[in-house]
Amino acid sequence: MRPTRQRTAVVEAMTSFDDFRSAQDIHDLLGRGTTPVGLATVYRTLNALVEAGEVDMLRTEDGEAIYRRCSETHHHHLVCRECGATIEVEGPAVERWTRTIAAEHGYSDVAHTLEIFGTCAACRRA
Amino acid sequence: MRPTRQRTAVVEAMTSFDDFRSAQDIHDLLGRGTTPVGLATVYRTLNALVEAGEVDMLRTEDGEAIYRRCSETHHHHLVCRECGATIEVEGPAVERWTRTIAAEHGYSDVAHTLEIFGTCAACRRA
DNA sequence: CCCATTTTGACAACGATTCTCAGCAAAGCG
DNA sequence: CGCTTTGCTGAGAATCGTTGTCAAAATGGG
Ligand SMILES: [Zn+2]
Ligand SMILES: [Zn+2]
Ligand SMILES: [Zn+2]
Ligand SMILES: [Zn+2]
Repeated sequence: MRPTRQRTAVVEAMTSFDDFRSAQDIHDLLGRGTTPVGLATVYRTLNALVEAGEVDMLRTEDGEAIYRRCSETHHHHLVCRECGATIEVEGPAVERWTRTIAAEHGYSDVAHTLEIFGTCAACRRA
Repeated sequence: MRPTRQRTAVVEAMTSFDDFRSAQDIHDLLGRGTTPVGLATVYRTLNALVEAGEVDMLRTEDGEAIYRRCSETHHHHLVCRECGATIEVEGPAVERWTRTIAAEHGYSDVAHTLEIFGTCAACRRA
């Protein structure tokens, strides 16, 4: 994979915010900067980053994909439903539990999704 | 909400299978029966049922909404990504864990989503 | 440089979902 | 029953996120 101007721009954009954002948002963000990147390229690059484990993708309630640069170890998210503030969380017991459940029922090639939504302290006060 | 022929047909269709299916699938199923229902009405009815808590909706890895009539107690799903075969699972420890994590970080009004995806034994053989 | 290969991006295409709105059906009423 | 009012339906259009197309541009090795 070649280190192109566009890919660098997307990677840097991903480090410039701390919440989950849609591909369109990221495309807009780049458009206002010094290195505009085509929407198709934004999607391609994000998918590659997700594939490489450098970016996390999850889906909103209405099915839209949103992206965030995260640590590379497996984790889940505690997300404020008001402001999007995100905290990465780990749960070794949950990881074990999902594997056990799947194995018990003969399911292979197992993956799981787990997100916790709440209202953060700052938003509750507001 | 009026008990129309179409709504009854959708509700009955939901009791006739045990896996998660897309709105299109359910529309096709109804189309082969004695009471065809328009696709828009299928969507409207399913959304209402989800709202009423009578049907569970979740999203496949590529964002498509799939629906299933489930038990009324809180539970999660072990879903075959090939055929949709679904097993309801409960994890009291996970429920406790999510509450603890959220409380530790000062998040209130907590909800969570958790799904396990895999390939079931039947589909692995095929 | 030169060439083979990869990448880009404007645009078209796609698929799931929602919207539109004229026609239809279900209550309510006398 | 007729009549009215109101909610419901559905074919097709519109929407919207996402992916495919493909000629032009960029890249890197020789
Ligand atoms: Zn993450
Ligand atoms: Zn996990
Ligand atoms: Zn299966
Ligand atoms: Zn739960």
